Amino acid sequence: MARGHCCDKMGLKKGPWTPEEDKILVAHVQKHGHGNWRALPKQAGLLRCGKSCRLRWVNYLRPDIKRGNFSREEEDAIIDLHEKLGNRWSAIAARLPGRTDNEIKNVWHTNLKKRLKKKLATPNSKGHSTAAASKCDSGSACQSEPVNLNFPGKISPQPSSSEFSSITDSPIRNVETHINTGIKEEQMDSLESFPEIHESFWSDALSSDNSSMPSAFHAVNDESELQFPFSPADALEVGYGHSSRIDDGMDFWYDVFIRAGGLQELN
DNA sequence: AATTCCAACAACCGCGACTAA
DNA sequence: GTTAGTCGCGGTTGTTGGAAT
Repeated sequence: MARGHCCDKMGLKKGPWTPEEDKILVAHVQKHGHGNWRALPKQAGLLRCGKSCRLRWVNYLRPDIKRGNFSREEEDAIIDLHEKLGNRWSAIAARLPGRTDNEIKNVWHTNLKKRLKKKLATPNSKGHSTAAASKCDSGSACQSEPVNLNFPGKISPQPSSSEFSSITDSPIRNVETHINTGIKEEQMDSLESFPEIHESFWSDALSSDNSSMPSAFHAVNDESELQFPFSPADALEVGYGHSSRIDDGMDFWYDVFIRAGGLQELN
């Protein structure tokens, strides 16, 4: 059947999302859910197509998304799973808690494909293929269980800088962003001591009964009119995701973070 | 200092699957 | 069974910052 793309409608915005749009979308989904993506933008007052809203939510704004670089374990898991599942990114993502198919796909195309190629080119290297195959052959539930990455059910803190091969790969890159927006370097060091966020955090935060919300969420909620389900730590961590490329975004998230009490609250 | 190249990642696009009328 | 609307997935593109020249 012939049909135009949903975004073809005149007046609908395309391209990068602004912090204001994010705020509207998060607030709307938090309040009403996302039963109908098609109708959502109109209800929420967004000049976006439903598809764009869905993508933004699924790939970026969803509260259970894990931010930060991929750990070695995660990368190995992706390689293994890709070998078993092929380019079924959503299936791979389902086995990597907190990671999106889009993110995994990007990592695959930019890093892992090259790494695997290099590995296979090395004569003495034991490829993942053999190891993965033997794991499955041994009868373990390799296809059905989520990969155990040592941080199940919680939003992980940023990995330690030792896990990154270079400054470019490291979250430290993003520290510069925060320096630019006013956070001092020594304060950034304290981010290593992010409090652990329990499994119940997001379900509590998103539930209609706000009285059960963790205090961190109240801190955000009380200090401003924002309706974000973010703790101070996550407000900052989400800020990482925006990166220095979206300066307005950084200012916005920094504002959320400061309103939530800043780094003092984290220690 | 200017230009080019490259890596990273957010977002778009088109298609197939699913579902309700 | 057919049609139209919607969703979700995978491929691809566009933009950006940093490194290299």
